[in-house]
Amino acid sequence: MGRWPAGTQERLQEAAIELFTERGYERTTVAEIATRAGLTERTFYNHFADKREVLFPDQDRFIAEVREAVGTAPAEQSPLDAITVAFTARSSWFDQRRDAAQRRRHILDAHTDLREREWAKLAALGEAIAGALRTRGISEPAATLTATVSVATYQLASARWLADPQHATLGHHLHASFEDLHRTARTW
Amino acid sequence: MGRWPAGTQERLQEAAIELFTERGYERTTVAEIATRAGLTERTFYNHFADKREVLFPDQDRFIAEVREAVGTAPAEQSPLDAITVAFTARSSWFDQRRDAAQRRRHILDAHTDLREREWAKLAALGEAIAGALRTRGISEPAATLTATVSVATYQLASARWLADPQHATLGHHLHASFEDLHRTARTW
DNA sequence: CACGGTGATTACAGGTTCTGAAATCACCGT
DNA sequence: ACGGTGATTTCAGAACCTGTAATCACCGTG
Repeated sequence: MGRWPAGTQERLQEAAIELFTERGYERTTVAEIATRAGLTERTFYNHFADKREVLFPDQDRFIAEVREAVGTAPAEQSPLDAITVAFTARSSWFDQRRDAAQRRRHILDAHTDLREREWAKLAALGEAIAGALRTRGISEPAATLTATVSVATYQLASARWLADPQHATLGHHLHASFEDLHRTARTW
Repeated sequence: MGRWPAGTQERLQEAAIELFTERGYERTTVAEIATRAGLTERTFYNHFADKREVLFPDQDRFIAEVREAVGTAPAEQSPLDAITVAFTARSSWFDQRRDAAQRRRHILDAHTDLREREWAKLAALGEAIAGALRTRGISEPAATLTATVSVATYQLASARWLADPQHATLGHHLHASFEDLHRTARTW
């Protein structure tokens, strides 16, 4: 037990999501978020690099995990299979947070600023995967192309997962989307 | 002849590139850019939505042209070929501005903010191409996947073009990169 | 030629984001 | 008891960006 209540970052994140949902992203100031979390504006910036970052709390860890998983996948696995497995292995984490993901997506979709940040995170994910593929002996440009198309497929699966009225698992949609990729790539 | 000297946007762009090169992007204020162009800060914002946008002057036009070209390509052309042609047809415009592109790239590479904006523009390009493909009867998810992989290939070609000590044309690198894409896709 | 409309630019005020530096102060180990 | 630790706070300020109203040379029209 420290001097202050625990879970500062989480409280800031929850306060931010609440306020963004109530008033919208632009009509919410960082000071308001901090106050609702019982903190000051400056403390917000001690925990998040900028206002947008509060909506991308676990992205960097996710990217690092995927990089690790792809880099250490069995040698006999094809690059695309290794990536598919890496994503699928982390899909239940998302399944357990579907509602939060929905709310987050609605906020993101409404603001170009935020989608810009999302694209930056996805680009970082692609770069991480490309690096992992290179350690597996895949050379350029195959590494980058494979990584980029994998991220696009991941996005596709994610969109289908959130849009699915049947609430099928992300793993299911990942499988279906990578199948679609294989099918589509044959036409190229 | 209007009341004011012509080419306001161009002057702002040139002033911005100069100052970013001299002092760096972060150490240059919008007010300084405007002053060097003989204008005020407020006028800068009448021409550009924000500070970053001054480095992406022709992107929106380029995206619109590519969308148009892909949408009206001969029906017998494959999607990927139509896109390749659309890019190649605009490559000489870039060849004539290689030096400016080099300087711009150096500035972009040094700042995450700016690469974020670049990714946003590339995402918009991908979305435009996907839309054009859908008007050609390509259905999802093939349209989005094809568009995304095309943009990735375009980026690859662009990077090779700027890095090439031989100064081969962008068209040459586009051809080579799309060849690489075909080769790589066969392994998926 | 007078005159009012046009439209790019400017002046001004102000909110918000983000940063640096120094101070606070309950907790913790010694 | 006591000093170190480190998350938080306070404070000051630069820079970004926006809304609003004013300016005023140019231009077409009567």
